[in-house]
Amino acid sequence: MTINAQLLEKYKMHQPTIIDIARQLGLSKSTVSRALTAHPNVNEKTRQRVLELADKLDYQRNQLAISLLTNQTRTVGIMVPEFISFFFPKVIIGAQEELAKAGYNVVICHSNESYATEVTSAKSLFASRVDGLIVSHTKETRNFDHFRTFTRKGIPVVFFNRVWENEEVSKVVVDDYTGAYQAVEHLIQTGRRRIAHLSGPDTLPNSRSRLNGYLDALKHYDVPVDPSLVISYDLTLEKANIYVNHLLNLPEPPDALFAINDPTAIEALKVVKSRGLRVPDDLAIVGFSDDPISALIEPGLTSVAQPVSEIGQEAARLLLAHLTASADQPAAPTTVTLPTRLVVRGSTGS
Amino acid sequence: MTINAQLLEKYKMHQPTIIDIARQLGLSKSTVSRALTAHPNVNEKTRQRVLELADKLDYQRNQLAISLLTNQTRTVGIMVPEFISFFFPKVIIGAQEELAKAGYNVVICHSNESYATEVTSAKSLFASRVDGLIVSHTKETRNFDHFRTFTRKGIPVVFFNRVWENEEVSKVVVDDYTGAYQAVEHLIQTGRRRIAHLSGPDTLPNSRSRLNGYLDALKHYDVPVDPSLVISYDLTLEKANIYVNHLLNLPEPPDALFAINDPTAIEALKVVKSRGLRVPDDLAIVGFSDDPISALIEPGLTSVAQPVSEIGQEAARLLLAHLTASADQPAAPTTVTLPTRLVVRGSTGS
DNA sequence: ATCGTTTTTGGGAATGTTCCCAAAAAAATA
DNA sequence: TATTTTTTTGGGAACATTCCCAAAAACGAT
Repeated sequence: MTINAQLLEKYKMHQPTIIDIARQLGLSKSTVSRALTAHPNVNEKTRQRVLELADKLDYQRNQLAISLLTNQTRTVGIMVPEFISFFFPKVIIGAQEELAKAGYNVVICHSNESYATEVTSAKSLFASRVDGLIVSHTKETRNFDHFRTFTRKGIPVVFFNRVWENEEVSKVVVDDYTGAYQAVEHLIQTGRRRIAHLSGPDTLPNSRSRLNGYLDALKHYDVPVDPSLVISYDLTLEKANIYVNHLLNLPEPPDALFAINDPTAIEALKVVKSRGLRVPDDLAIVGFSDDPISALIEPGLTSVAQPVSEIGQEAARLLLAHLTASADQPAAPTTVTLPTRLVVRGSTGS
Repeated sequence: MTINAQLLEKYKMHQPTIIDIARQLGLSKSTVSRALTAHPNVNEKTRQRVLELADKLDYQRNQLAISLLTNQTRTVGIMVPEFISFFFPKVIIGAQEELAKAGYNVVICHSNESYATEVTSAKSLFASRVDGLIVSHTKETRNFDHFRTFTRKGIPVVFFNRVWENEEVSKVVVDDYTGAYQAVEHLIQTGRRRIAHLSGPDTLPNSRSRLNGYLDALKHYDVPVDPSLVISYDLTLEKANIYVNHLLNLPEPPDALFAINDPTAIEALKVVKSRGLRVPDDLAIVGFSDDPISALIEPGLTSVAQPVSEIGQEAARLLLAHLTASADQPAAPTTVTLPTRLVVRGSTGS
């Protein structure tokens, strides 16, 4: 906690400041500041002298001091539960490009699906005074107080993919319901009747929407719903493996599987193969997200594609709308829903 | 540039400070500060009063002010050229876990393989006064002045994967040479003689090391080197596709391919299949990195595995060593070399 | 030369926090 | 009770910057 050692250190490794420049040129810090910030009220000759010395001293402005004074960091935090699969990285890139155009920097936090980490990261981002937040929360998150800390202080928060419901925040989602509906419809139309669904935790809105799409498609085509074919699980591959095996061990096993996401679908594919069964003959499989890997495996995985980069771009745009809104004309909370698209490959028929 | 509007805004959305707390309790900011930082010299009863009010006002400390004063942000920047493939995300997670243990936050920047973006990000990270940097640079980077800005001011920089050579910085690399050697050795031992190599830009040290491993393995087993089989390219999939086709169109096409990385190898596999040829019968293929996808495709891709998380952990440890080193006992620049391991799958034989 | 205008510069406050040193209050001792 | 010791508190400086306002300098016109 004590900073004596650092103070000493600091003295040794002193970074040049505008005061150093001012002193060396016999100017005031105000003038140097003006010269460095392209302010009009400064003599051109003076500016050149300042710029020259700044360059010579390798002066680098201290953003901390500026942020403290102006109360804005021009930094946006992006929080995601993981970034091993292609989805979150691609969303982040989409958002970052949009934010960079507007002159914002991005700090990325990954909670690793841990609620505790998410809370810690949120507190840390708040302490360093990010101007806004883009979030997809963990599957454990039920309490959203750590995000309320932001909204209460007027710091905009935009959710995507996994969104905070019933609240005055903007969101970007995809049409999970229709995506799921079309996936199941496709399975029915290719002759499947016993369609299993590996669903996610029902705390996740998108998981519930996909489940509803699944149920409504069955209902619409008069396919009876067998509760033993609907399994809600924690999205880990270990559990996916166990439940797929469980389904195949049923006295009347399913002839098709609609998985909540592609990793789950791919795990299912591996299980089916390892049991000497064939895809799609013995089990047709559909995933969700259209991970690039889905096109590479054999057979190709039928999957519900979502416009990944656009999700990030939209989230960034919504955030920027809030960021540039003024107190007298605030931006209203908006929900953007992007379309999904079924991509048919070998896993549901030749 | 003008902040009038923001100043007004700020007044409206005033965040509670220790001065607010002090005023309301009739204390000085010093005492409140002590209460909040668990300083011993404060009356227990006073501390409770402060903590209570801080909680009630939803006080959140302003890290900017603290960082400005202490001249340390407890934040580390990590710069990577991309994070769509699994490699960089996994390195980042490894590093982040290690840094979090030591109480450091992480800011992630991805340069998108653009030198200009890398320079901008580096400047921005410097301006916000990160305490250290972990970097894998872009394939375009030849000028390292933007990193010298850090080292010159005594801010530690650790490179990994793509490293800055001949400089006084710490590095984490894998044994690319041996990895490549063993890959090619394996191809020779499984009966291949015309082994092509898709290499990366020779500005990248790891690319050169892999090329040397390839050449030495051929030399050791008296396999003649055919320069027309060695192609250095820019690591884009488009070019990979073109060059693989080019190789297969040769009058004497290769019977094996050692690719600089897994995405290249997978692209090659697609090309071979699309031409109605078979892997490994017509062309054996080896990749580098052991991307998880390599185990999922058909046939499985033989690849040189590297300890990905460990790379991140080691980089973090090296950085922490520099960070905790004092002026009187500085940490010496160190290069850590981690082992590689050949993982044999179907793409080089049954 | 004098006055009015414009351009350029300097001084000081403000941002939120921690640390040092001194002062005040409380507790312990004589 | 008076004195010493310990605990607790307050005041001010420092961090690097920008902005506002006033002062100074330069310029132009009479």
